[in-house]
Amino acid sequence: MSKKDSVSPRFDLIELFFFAYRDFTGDPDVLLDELGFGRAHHRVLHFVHRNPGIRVSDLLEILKITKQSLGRVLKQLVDEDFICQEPGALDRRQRLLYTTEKGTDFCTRLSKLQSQRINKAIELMPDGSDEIVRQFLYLMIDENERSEVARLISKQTD
Amino acid sequence: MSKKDSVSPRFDLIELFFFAYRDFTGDPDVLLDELGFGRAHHRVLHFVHRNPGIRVSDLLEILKITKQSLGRVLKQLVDEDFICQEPGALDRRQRLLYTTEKGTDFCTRLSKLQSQRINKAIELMPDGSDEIVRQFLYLMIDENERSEVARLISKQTD
DNA sequence: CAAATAAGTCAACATGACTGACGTATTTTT
DNA sequence: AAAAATACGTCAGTCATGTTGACTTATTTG
Repeated sequence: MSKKDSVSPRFDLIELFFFAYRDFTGDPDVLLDELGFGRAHHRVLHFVHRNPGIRVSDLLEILKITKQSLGRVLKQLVDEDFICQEPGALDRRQRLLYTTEKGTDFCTRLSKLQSQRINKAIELMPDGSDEIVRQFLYLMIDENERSEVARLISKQTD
Repeated sequence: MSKKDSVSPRFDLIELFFFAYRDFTGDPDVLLDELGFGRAHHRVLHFVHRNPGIRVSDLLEILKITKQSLGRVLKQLVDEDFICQEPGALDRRQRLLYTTEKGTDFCTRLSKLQSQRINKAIELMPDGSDEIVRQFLYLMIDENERSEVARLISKQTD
């Protein structure tokens, strides 16, 4: 009982997670670079694409960054016509965010790269693996945020 | 055949991966903050801990950062006695890196947090899930780097 | 002895986070 | 109708972590 603060160390999964995530995000980086964008732009573009008409404050909530951090990249995305803003119909203080056609196309190219990597991995694995993987990633999320994330990802696949 | 550049979009896994990785790295951040360290310090400490006596150039290769980036955080870790350097016995140009007791202890605390999160997830899943997850993460790594990563992670678990 | 290698260091810069304060338009509450 | 709250934007300054390129020092190798 005295020495039983032991936790099986999971060095293998810790390190695999690190390398996997690095390469997973590395794919889009190449395309983003060409436009002078970074990962911050990717995240904003992605979540606006997936949540058309999202409010700025909800986007901040999802990304868990500050208004200032978002402001910079959002401004660039708007200036370069990847994202457009429209005043809310009900509440005109809001600037609802949408991807433009240019933004949608670019976002699709990025998602395709990442989906390809995922699909190639899943194809090499036993049937039903994708459900296991989905479950694992879901359980790795903070318990009190899971339902919120579940709500977010259960969107039409376009 | 003309429209067959279609790739099943994996928005669910893309987003789950994003949120899972964020929370996975969020655990250590709290402890790191208390010491004025960041994720860069964590990575260096981790890989030195897991590869005692590693050469600086090999560490650069693993982390894929520049000498200058490494230099800054490594200097802090050495100054604050988390890592020590010893000249190589065969080649005295080398400064082989080891964690001190202080460094080892701290690193263990961090790994424990991450292992706990992983274990809690795996426990809720069907038997054999950890092998599926391991396989998935492995296949998400760039093909030409997999063997190198495999070599890295196949270390004694202490 | 010359060349290559391992490591450290300097200066300068970019990105993307942060804080805190303040402005403006609009809606809600009193 | 005035006051308070809200949604959003913006300014100024800071920090962490990454980059490049050039240069030094110690040591090993050809």
